[in-house]
Amino acid sequence: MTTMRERWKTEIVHSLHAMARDKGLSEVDLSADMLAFETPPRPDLGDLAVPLFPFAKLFRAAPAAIAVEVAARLGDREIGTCEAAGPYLNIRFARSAVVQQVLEAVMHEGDGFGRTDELSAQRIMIEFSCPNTNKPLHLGHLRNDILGESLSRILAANGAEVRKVNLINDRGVHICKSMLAYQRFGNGATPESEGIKSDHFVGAYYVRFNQWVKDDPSAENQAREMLQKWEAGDTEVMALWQQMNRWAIDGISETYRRTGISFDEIYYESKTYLSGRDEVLRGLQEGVFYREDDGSVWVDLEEINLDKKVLLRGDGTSLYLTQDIGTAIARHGDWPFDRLIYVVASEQRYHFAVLFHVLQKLGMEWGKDLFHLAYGMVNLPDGKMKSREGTVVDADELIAGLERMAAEEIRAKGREEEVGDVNQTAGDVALGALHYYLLQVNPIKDMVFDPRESISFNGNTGPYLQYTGARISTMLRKLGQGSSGSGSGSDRPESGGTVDYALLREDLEWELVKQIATFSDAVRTAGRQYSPSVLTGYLYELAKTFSRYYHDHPIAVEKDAAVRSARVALSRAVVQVLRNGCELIAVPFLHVM
RNA sequence: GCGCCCGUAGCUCAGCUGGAUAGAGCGUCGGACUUCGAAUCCGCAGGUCGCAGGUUCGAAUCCUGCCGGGCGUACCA
Repeated sequence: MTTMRERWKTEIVHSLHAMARDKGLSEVDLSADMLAFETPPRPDLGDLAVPLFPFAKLFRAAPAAIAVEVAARLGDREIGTCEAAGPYLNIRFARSAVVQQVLEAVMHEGDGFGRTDELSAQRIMIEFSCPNTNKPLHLGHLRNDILGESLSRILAANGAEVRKVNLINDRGVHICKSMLAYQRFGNGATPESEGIKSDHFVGAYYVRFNQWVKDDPSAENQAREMLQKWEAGDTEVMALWQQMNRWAIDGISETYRRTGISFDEIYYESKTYLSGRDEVLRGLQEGVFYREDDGSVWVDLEEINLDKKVLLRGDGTSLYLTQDIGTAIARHGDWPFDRLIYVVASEQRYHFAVLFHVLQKLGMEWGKDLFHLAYGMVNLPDGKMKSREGTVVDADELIAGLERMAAEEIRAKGREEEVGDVNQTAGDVALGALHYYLLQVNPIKDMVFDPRESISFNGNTGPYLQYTGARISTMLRKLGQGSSGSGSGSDRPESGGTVDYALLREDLEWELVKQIATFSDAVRTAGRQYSPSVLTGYLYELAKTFSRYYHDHPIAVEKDAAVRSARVALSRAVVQVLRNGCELIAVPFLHVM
C-alpha cells in the first residue's frame, strides 16, 4: 500500500507541474514535500486525501479550484480514481491489486509481518524494573515492567539489537532497615517456616521497621550504622544481607516469571557502587567536583541551571547517584550501545538530568546517548498509592485477583471443557487484562488504575483482543485451517492453492485490508514515540473492525466456496496480525478461552 | 519561590509531522442470539478541547501569559 501511495504521489506532482507549465508559471517551489497525505475522515470519501491549501498561493487560485483541475487532469487510471471534494483531492485505490499484495505479504512473512528496518544496526540497551530488595513489587512496578518489556519488543521489531537490563537495588539504608528489623524481631523465622512468599516475608520486616522507628527514633541511626558496617564488609551483616537478598530476589523473580518479564543481563548495585565512588574521586582530583569541610563531595550544576548535588556522603558512603554513575560506565564497557533508555518514574527526572550531565563532565561522551523514559504515576480511583498509608496495590495480589475473576468467568460461561486448563487460561487472560490496561495510556501521563475496570472484559481491553483472536482461531481450526501463520501443513484444503482476492468486495473487507497494511506503521510509530499505546490502539481498532465484519458477513459458513476461501484468507491475515501485535504488548494470544 | 510534566464527554483514555462535522471505551437508555463463540454486535444521548491572547488560508495540536493539578528542588531511592 505504501507503493500505491508513492505512485499516486508521483502522479499528482506530475500533474501539478503540468498545470504550472500551462499557466506559464515557472516550476519553482513545487516539491513533493508539499504534498501531505491524510486519511479522509470517513472511509466512503476515499483511501487517501490530499489537502491543496499549500498550493493556493502558487497558482493564485482557490484550493477547491485547483482540486477540480487536478482531478480532471488525472482522471481515472489503473491505480485508482480521484475526485475533488472542496479543497481536497480524494483518492480511491484500485482495490484488488492492493488486497492481493497485502494478504500475500502477511502469509509470506508470517510472524515477521509488521517488522521494519527503522532501527537496523542500532544497539539499544534498555533498563527497567530495578526493584529494591526490601519489599515485593507493587502496581507501579508492573507499569514499569510492562513498559520496558513491551518497548524492548517493539524496538526489536523495528530492527534494533536490544539488550534488556535490570539493576537490582540491593544496597543502601533502606535495605538495612528490613535487615535490622529482621535481626531484632525475626526470631529466626524463614519464609518456609511462615509459609509466605519470600519477597513478601522480607517486605513485612520493612513495614515492621517503619512502625518501630515511630517509637524509637534511634532506629534510623542504627540503620545508618549498619550501612557503614555493610560497606566495611562486616561478616555478620554480610551474611544477613545475603540471606535476605536471596529471599527478596527469589520472590521477585517468581513474579517476573508469572508476568513474562525477562532480562538479558542483571546488574547489582552492590557490585557497581564502588566503581561509581572511584569515578567520583577521580572527578574530584580532576577538579570537576569539590569537597566540603565535612568531607562530602559535591557537583555544582549551575551550568545546567540546577542546584548543587551531593555525590558522596561525609562518612564516605555512596548515594543513589554515585552508584548509577558506576553502573552506567560498567554497562557501556560491557556492551557499547548507541542508546540507553532508562525506564524510570517521572519523579526522578531531576536525578537523570544530573546523572547524564555528570557523566559527560567525567568525559563520557556517550552521556548524550542516554535517555530517561519518564513515565507517570499510577494512582487509584480513590486516591494516591502511598506505601506509608498502606494503600499500595501489591503486584502478586492484584494478579491473583485478576486470575480469580477470569476463572470465574470461564466457569460462568461453562467453558471448562473447551478451555482445558482453566487456571492456565485464566492466568493468560489476567495478564492480557493487566498489560493492556497499563499500556493503553501514553507513558508520560499519570494514570488511574481502576481494578474493577481492569478486570472488566468488555470494551477496550486486553481480553477483548484475546477473545477476538480466539474466535478467529476456533473458526479456522474448525475448517482445518489452523490459526498459526506458519501453517501446520494441512492448510487451505479447499482453495486449491489459489485465492481470488477480487471476491473481497465488501467495504469492511477493504477496511480490514487497509488496517492490516498499516500495521508496520503502528510498529514504527510506537518505536519512535516509545509508546506501546500506539499499538494497543491499533490492535483494538483492528479487532473491532473484524468483530463487526464477522457479525455481518458469513465466513466459514459462506455458501460460495470461492468467496469463502477469500474470506478465510483474510481472516488468517487478521489473526496473524493480532498475534504479532499481541506479542509486542505482552498480551498472551489465546487459541481458545 | 524556582524547575519540569499534565489539563479533551459524568468517568477512563485516543487524536500521527497544524487540515474536512473532535473520536473510543465504561456508565445511562434502547435494540440484535433456530445462523461461524452474545466475553459479541448495532443505535440514542453526552464536549465553549482549562482560560485569554498570538502565529497561520486553517489550531485540541505551535508560541506567550494566566488558572488548576501533579512531581521535583534530601548526605532517600
